Parts: sequence; structure tokens; C-alpha cells
Amino acid sequence: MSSQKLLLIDGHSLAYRAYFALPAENFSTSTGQTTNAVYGFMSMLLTALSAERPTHLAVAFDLGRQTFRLAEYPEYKAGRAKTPDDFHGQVELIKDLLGALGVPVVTKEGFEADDVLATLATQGAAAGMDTNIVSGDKDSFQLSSADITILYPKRGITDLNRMTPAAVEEKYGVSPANYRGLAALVGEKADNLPGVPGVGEKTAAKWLGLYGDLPGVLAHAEDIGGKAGGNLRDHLADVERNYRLNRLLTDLDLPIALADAEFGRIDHEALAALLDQLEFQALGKRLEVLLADLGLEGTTSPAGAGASAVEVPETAVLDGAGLLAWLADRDAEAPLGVASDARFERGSGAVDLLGLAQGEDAVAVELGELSAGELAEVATALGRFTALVMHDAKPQLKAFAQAGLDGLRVWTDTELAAYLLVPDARAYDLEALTDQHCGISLAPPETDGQGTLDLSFSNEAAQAVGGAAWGVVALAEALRAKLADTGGLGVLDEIEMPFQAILVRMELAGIAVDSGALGTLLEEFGAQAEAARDAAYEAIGHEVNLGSPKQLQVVLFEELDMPRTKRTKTGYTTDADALADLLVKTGHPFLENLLAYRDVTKLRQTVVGLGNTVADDGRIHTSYLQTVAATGRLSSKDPNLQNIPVRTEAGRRIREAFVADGDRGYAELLTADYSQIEMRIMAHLSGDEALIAAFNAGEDLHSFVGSRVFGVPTDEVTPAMRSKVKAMSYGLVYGLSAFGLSKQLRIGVEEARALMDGYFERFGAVKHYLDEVVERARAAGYTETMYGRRRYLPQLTSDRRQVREMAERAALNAPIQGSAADIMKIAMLRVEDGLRAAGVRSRMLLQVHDEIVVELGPGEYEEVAGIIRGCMGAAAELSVPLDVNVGHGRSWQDAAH
DNA sequence: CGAGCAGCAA
DNA sequence: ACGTTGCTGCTCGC
Repeated sequence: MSSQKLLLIDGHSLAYRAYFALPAENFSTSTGQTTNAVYGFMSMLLTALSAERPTHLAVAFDLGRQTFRLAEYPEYKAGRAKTPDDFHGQVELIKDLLGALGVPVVTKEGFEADDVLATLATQGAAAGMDTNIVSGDKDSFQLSSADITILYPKRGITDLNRMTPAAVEEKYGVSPANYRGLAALVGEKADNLPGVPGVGEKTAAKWLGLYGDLPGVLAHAEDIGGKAGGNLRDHLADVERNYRLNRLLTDLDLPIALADAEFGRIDHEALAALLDQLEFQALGKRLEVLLADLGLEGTTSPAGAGASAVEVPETAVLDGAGLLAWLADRDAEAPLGVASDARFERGSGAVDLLGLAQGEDAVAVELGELSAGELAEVATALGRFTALVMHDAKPQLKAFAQAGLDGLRVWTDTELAAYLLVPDARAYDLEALTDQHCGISLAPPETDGQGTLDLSFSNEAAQAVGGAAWGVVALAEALRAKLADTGGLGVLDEIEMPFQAILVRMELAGIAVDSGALGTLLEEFGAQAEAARDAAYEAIGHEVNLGSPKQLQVVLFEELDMPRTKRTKTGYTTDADALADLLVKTGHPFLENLLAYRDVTKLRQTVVGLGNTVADDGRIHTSYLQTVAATGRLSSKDPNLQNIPVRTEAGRRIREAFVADGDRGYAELLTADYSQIEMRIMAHLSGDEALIAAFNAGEDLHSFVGSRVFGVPTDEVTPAMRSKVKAMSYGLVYGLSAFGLSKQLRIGVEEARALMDGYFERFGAVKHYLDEVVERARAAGYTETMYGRRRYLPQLTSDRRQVREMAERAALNAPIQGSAADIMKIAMLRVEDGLRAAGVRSRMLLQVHDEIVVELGPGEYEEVAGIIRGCMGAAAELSVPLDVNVGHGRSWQDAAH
């Protein structure tokens, strides 16, 4: 009997963890079933099966909410968020899979899964079985004994902590038997069981050590001094209640016996059908391999999968000389996978492990072990490869460059390829993608439990980078084939891949800031914020947190009894628009000061944020995200340099702090931006003769359009008319409604509607185009830019009106915003080539959607301005000219025109 | 730690 | 219900 091993699992808690640990976006079947919790649960189960190799296996689930604990304490687990709808369905799928695996699913009315597990574990231990419980509930620690080990999931779902009695003792300073007492004293927030205020694990363990056990502590409550002692005496009842409730029951009358839990009665056919239905290819193969390993192979293999699993090859760990020899033997024209543990932030990066793979050969090398000479040789050797494949190459390339590994030309970045296939996915995980597209199951990246990568060298880490380098090649092949089918390969090869190289250079360069100027701004904005805050307090006669919409609502709508504003989910809005309205209505000085405070604290925060990101080289190195915006735009983060204020005078002063780097020999900054590029694209795509004529006329666009809409000569268009037309023109690109226009212009809905009708009467082809682009997208399921960049919008056929209309506006905007993004990327590719051909020092630093910022070498303005004007103007052939404005000056602000 | 609100840019 | 695409910082409740 002693060779028997029992594995018990708390199904609900693990499925729940999996649900939140894995992004739902990456786990759904083609029919729309979300599978993240199922996948995570099964993945964990496989890991545990393979590590523990149990002879007996059972999974317990909670059954409803009504338990004996709730009966005794009605507030038990109160305040817990309702479990999401798409979770419940997944629990059923998990139970189906367990059924096919022949694993009993055990529940007991009125009791929780942990009581079931405790009972089974006690029976198992009594029968002499080696018993393990996988549970996310710490109360299970009380069961830890010589025969019973608790496997407690760390952050995430794949790592399990082995909580033996010694481990419990080490972590909490008490024996498993005393863990209940400790938990009772400390309390359990998740179960809504308050403990003794001010008493944490340390204090509780000390008391338990002193008085032996919880009854001992309670008996000596009078002897314990200090505030904590007093609190204990005030909360004796709570502690006693916790102690009663957190005891796990070990004597339930269960519908199954241990013998029913014997593992091995597998229904292979049902299992294959379920895995097929869930589209778990790689997981199916893992399971197949595992079952075969346990001597439980079936006669049928999962549908859609090959007879054998795709095996990740063994990675050989090489030294510098070995790596050079290996590289010399490879085909420089064939795909070579590259992976690493590189990381990069705030202008500097590091990389320890480099993995390379070609065919079935995977190798890894510790870069720190290479001599400078070897590193240079490796760089040269890699530079000869024309088909490097990486996943999320940009941060790695930046770290490589700083480590002396320069000059790599990446052929395919699988993250970019996956982005072009599905541009609105939330994340592009290499492991999920290889699973989904190739049936390959790669080891997830190692973490140290804090969610950061484990940087220490280990054979496992080497296997991980080698395996990733191998997997990414297969993934590239699969994704390129799919992109070729959808016409997106050109965008990848001609736009995104070369553009990535430009971003690497821009990000490594960064932009110089005048830290002194930032400091001055900080002081000024700080003083202004204080003044505005004090004046606001003065106006209402007391202090209030001006940053708290909730507190502001009390002041505005209760104390001052102002008219209610637009509803939000949690109350009434206090946004700037609404406050401005209230100011007009009431003239209350509090509002004026609140608005001023908001403005200036926002600016101050921007300055603080920028200051925090200045790197050692005195420059700010933003990161551009190339796979985030669903339309094809870039985004910028850490810090976001695409939303630096510009509309107000005070805001523009922040732009004065971005300067040319005189210390490094740069003379000035240059800015170049497209004028009304989205409107021009709309004119081109719609073919509207009147709008095309407007751009070709070369006069002020909005005055021209205004004259047509209002039927007056161009020079009689008043500023009010012009601004209305301007707002409408821009709004059209976003799918603005008459209602929205009326709100923005603070005019009546009827007037707004008349304005729009007038516009569409004069520019009929625009209306026709906008209608048509939505209808074509609905029929095709996607929109496309001028260059074939797609965005899929399945919600266009939703029967929920709000969802559908949101998709319609996205459909109308995506080709326009996306084409503009494509054109800017193409322009920058040409600018880069142009600057290189001219042999100038000037270099691009920033991109802000329709603007680029360039650092100018001495005396290079005229030449570079000419290059940029030419490249940007000729980036696309439209039926209207692409106008480019160029300016230069010491700072970003001075360079604006 | 995450949702909600607010506000900046194109 | 009513305007697209983003990022960051704050508050507040879990």
C-alpha cells in the first residue's frame, strides 16, 4: 500500500486562478467559447500529474453558496465579487474533461471543496497513501503532516509551493496544527472574517509560541500587554468565530470511496472529441505524451493532431568558440530563430542568455562568458544571416546593441506578424501563438514569483531560450502563410519590419531635455497649484480632496446644491466640460479655482513624470509600441511622448524643455508634420470632387468648406462659421452624430443636423464613401487600409445596437486613421534612407502620428528640410497633395511653426 | 491591485 | 446611445 499516491485538487479555486491569470483574449475557440480557465486548469493538472504521478486522483468542487459556515455566520464570504458569466460555462467544460479522464468530481451539499479534500486526505493518509492536496486556500495548511503535503499555487498557476509541516513552520513560524489559530487571529479578508486589528502573522505566531495554542492564547488574553493585547481582548468573539469556521471537516460522508479515485479509466474517444472541440492542439499532445508515459495510451489520437507530439529539441549550451563554430555550419539564407532573456527600460538594457535555432538544432550561450573579440565575431556572423526570426524583437535589439551585438537585420518578427493578422488582440504571447498556430507547447518564461523574469542562469533558462528560438521559426512560417492568404505580407515585409529598425534607432537615441527648465516649471506649477487649491478651499469654507470626484460630488451637488451633471456609473460627472457648464450657470468661484487646479496639477504631473524618466545620458527614451493600436498607429509609453501638451500657453512651455543636444554636437530640432492628412485621405478615398478641389485650391480648407456649406464667398466666412465647419470635418472621420456635434459646439441638435445636411449636400461623395465603407466591412468582416492592413470587426453584425454602432464608427475610422499611419511609416522609411544617402548627422527622434521630430546636425537644416519635405510629400500618391509643414529651432516648441 | 474617472495628444 | 486611437495618474474599494 505504501507505494500508492493520492492527488487531491480543489477544482474551483484553481480554475478561478487560471481565469484571472490567463488573458481571455488569447484563449477562445473559433466559435467564440472562452477557454482560458479550462486551459489553465488542464495545464496545471498536467504539470501536477507529471510531477506527482499519482495512482489515485480526485477533484472537489464547491456546490452552491449555502454552507454550514454561511449558516453560522451570515456575512461569510460577503462582499465577494460575483463570478463572471464566462467562468461558469468553463467549469462545466472542466468537469466534462475530468469525466473523460475518469477522474471523480466530488461535491457535498452544504460543504466546501476544502472539507471534501480534507476528508479524502484523512482517509488516504489513514490508508497509508502518500497524499498531496492542490489547493489555493491557505486553511488547508492545517492538514499538512508527515503523510499529507499541500501544494499551494504561487503567483500564476504553474508553480506550486510544497507546504510540508517544515515549510509551514518556516513560513509562518507555527506548526500546521497551530496554523488555524494564527489564521483566526490574523483574519481572512477574502472570507470576510475580520481578525484582531493590528495583529499580523508575526504577532500571532509569537503569542502562539508563548502560550502553546489558540485556547492557550485566549486563556492568557489578560496577560498580553500593549495595544495589540487590548485589541485581542476586544475581539475575542471574532477570533473564536474564525477558529470555529476555519476548521476543515475531515469526517464528511462522501459519495465515493478512495478506490473510486484510482486513476486510469480513461475514455480516449470522448477525451479526443473534447480536446478537438476546445481547439487544444498542443495541450492534447502534451496530454497524449503524458498518458503514454504513465502507460495509459489510447488507441485514438486527438483529431487534428499528428500521431506524435511536436517535440521541442534539446538545447545545447555552448561557449563562444562553440557558438562561432555552430554559426559557421549554418545556412545564412535559411531562417534562424533568435531568442533571449533581454530586457530594456529607461534607456538601458541587459541580456544574459542568447538562444539560436535552425532546423532541429537549438543552442544557447551565456553572453557574459564571451570575450569582446568573440562577441564582435558573433555580431559579424549573425549580420550575414538574411532570415533572422524573432518575437518582439525591438527591446531585444536595443539590449543587444548596448551589449555590443549590433547590426542584426530581422526578417520576421512574429509578434508583428501576429498583430497584422489580429490587430486588436490584447497581447501576443509567444507560447500561446506557437500553441495556437503550430501545435507547439513551449515552456512559459520563468518568473521569480514577483512576476519578473528570473535572470539567473540555469539549464532550464537555457532550454527556454533555445526552445523559443526554435519555436519562433515554426511560428514565422505559419504566420507568414496566413498573412500571404490575407494579403498582409507586403505590409509586414515592406512596412513594419523595416520600420521596426527605425524605431530601434529612435528609441536608443532618445531626446535631450533641459532638466533645469523642467525644475523651474515644477516650481511654478507647484506654486500655482497651491494658490488655486487654497482659493478653492476659501470659496467653500473648508478643505476637500480636489482630486476625488466622489468628494467633489458631495460639495457640488449636496453642499452647494448645483444642478446635476451627466450621470456616470458611480454618480455625476465632474469633468471639465461639466464644470464649465456649471460655472456659466452658477458663477461660483469654487468652480473657477477647481478648474485652474486641475489644469495646473495635470501639467505638474506631466513635468514630474518626464523628470522621472530622464536617463543617465540626460535624454528621455520613450518606447514605441508597434502592436497596440488596432488601426496601425504607434503608441508611446514610459513616458508617453505623444501626448505632451500643446494647446495652452502653459502646456507649450513643457515643449520648450525638449531641446537639441548641444553637448553632443546637435544644433537644433526640426519638426515636420502633415497638414490635415486624415481629411486628405478621406478626399482621396471618397473621390469627392468638391473636397478634392478644396485641397487643390490651396486656400484655407475650413474657410473653403465653410463657404460651400453656408453659401457665402470664402472671405465672408466668419470665425464662428469656420470653427463649426472645422469641428464637423474632424468629427466626420470619427463617425460623429448630430447629437455629438451639437454637444461639442454647444448648439441645438437641429442646428447641428442642418449643418451636417448642408455638408453632405455639398460633399455628397463623402457621405456615400462613409456609408459604403461600413457596409463593405460588414459584408467582408474587416476593413482595409490603402496598403492592405486589415482590421476585423465581427461586432458589425451584432444585434446589440450599442455594440454594433461602436463597431460601425471603428469601421469608418480605421481605413482613414490606418492609411494615415501607413503613409507616415512609409515616409519615415524614405526619410531614413534619404538622411543616410545624404551622409548627414541629423536623425529622427520622435513620431507623433502626423509629425516627426528630428535632431539636426550643424548647418544641416536646409538640406534635411528638403529631404524630409520631399520624402513625406511623396510617400503616397493621392488625388490631393500631401502638404508638409517644416520648422526648426532650439526646442520642440521653437521648432513648431 | 484593479476599476473608474479624469485629461493630454493626434 | 450619441466621437476614433492611445497612455498615465489619482482615488477608492476589494
